[in-house]
Amino acid sequence: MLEGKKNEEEKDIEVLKGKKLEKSDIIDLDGIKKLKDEIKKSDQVALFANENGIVFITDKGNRYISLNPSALITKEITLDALKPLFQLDTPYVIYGYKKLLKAGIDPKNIKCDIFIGNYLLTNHTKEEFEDLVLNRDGEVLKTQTEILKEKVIEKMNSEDMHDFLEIRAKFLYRSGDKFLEELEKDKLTKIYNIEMDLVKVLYKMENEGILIDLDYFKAYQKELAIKLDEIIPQIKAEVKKCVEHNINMMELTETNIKDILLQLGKLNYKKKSEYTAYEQKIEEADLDELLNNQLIFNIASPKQLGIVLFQLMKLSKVKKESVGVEVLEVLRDRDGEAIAENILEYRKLAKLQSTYVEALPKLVDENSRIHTTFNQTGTATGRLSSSNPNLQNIPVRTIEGIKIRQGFVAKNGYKLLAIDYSQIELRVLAEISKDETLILAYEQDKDLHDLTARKLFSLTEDEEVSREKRSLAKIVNFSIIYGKTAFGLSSELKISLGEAKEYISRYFTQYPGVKALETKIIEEAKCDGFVRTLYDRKRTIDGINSSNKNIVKQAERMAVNSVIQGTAADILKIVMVELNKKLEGMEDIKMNLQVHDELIFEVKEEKIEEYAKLIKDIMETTVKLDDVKLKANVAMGYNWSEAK
DNA sequence: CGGTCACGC
DNA sequence: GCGTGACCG
Repeated sequence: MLEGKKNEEEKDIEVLKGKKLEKSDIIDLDGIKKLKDEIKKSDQVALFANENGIVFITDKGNRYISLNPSALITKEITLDALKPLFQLDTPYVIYGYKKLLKAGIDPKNIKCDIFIGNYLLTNHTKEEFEDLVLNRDGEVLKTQTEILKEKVIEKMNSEDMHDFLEIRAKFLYRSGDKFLEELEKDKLTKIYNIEMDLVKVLYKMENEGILIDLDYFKAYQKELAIKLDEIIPQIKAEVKKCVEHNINMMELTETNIKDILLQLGKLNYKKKSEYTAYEQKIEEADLDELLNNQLIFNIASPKQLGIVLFQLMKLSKVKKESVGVEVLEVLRDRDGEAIAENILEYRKLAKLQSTYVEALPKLVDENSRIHTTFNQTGTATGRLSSSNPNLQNIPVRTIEGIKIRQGFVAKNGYKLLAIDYSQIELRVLAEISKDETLILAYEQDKDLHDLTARKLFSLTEDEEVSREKRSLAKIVNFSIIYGKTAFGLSSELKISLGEAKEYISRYFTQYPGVKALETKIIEEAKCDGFVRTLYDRKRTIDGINSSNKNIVKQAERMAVNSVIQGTAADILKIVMVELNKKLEGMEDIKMNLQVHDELIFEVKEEKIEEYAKLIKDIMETTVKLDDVKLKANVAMGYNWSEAK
């Protein structure tokens, strides 16, 4: 067996020594020494790596190291043996620093990360490396899957992999300086440096992960399953009751019902044989059988649900056969349909069940910790996004949802510390609009939703603001940040378009600076085709000069929203980098999560008050705005729901 | 694989 | 406004 393996290795080395790879035959420690020397003597080195191999391009030539265990990395050549290559002062041009860190590669001197640089220059969020090269140099690169498709049976060999990596490294080698120049010319160097500092912070957070209580999730899963099991028969019973009523009222016949059930069957049964059997069953069934046993439909299917509600039950349609929340709420509130409430409840529980309670426990490591991935180039505005799992959309509003947060816990002897910014986007709005009323309100530490309510309803200082008025004002405040239309506001508040327009125009009269800012941002976007945040992050705004009025309106909202949302995102990134510096090396505190305006830490219990104070202070003072103070709220507890 | 729905900020 | 993900067809 040993013999066989050795032969295999030798064979691979032979391949690497072949003509094509002459310059790339790093196969032993000596070769690494040689490469180290070449790097030292070079002005720059381009590095492109994936799980299969690494290509280095220096001024002296190209070098390939296979990471395929069966090929080249032997007892002699491990990733550790390569470490000295990354401790040199020679500047590295790379693509995706965080991925390299995950692979254990951490070049001391990074000249340019094209992954980050390209994101800042283009705002492209879904662009693959191949597209980037095509857009830049017009060069067409085959993706790995494309290559694998061509090589039907034989997998990609070392030679293919070498070519694959080398062509990419070559692009990096020739592009590093160009990217740096372009970033500089586009005033993006500052934000680029922030992003680059952030990479390591994100890597550490991902690596640290967050602990979940598996037993708790198991128990909650059972609880949800029981609740779902109770709701489904209820929904079915309501359908049955209604259908019986419709029959009595001569609005439905047995034939009608059969037709509708067959329609559902078509959606339920994909296999022809199954459907034919079902068809047969329906034809033969009597009314009793139909109502008791054949009333089968998928509540989770909007299409099927629409058929059941509007054809079988003959509920009055709200918006065609649509069954979204708004529609169900109307059916519940206007028509008093009990089934609507049950469907809403079903949806909520099913969502929690599938998206969180079932999914999260599957993703734990051996320490019951979950490691999300923070995508740094995933949004057009500069925010982070989180995936696998997305920990930025863990429920918080409903009682049932909060139970998910209870499952996120701190390890023994530790507590979770959550600090969030108070209305950071509205404060950003105040800062960049210089609206005097807004600035004054924050100077006096007023409740802004309360203030907006007073403005919208012309209340005096000593009049109480009702809960309803405050919550309406809150929605109006948000709709301003989002650049929402009067139409959107009217449907959210369930008021007339005229009323919504009235609120918006009142808002702008009361906060004239905000109106002026919106006008200014839109003008800039129209003129330049892009907008910038306070820290000069760019967002290109497509469609702002379109001939389609709706597209223009949408682009205008994007423009306004990007400046505010993007500036808030910048602030969080700056603060995270600063926090990382201050907390470096401290073993009793770790930053775990960022949820847009909130940071979550795991802190040793006895030190939590001390750290809370420190972090709150850093969050409030690291970024100094000219006219508005930033405010952060501290919360702590043994689980994430207490830390709120 | 695009549309709908629902969760977050 | 900005995301991710489950589910359907």
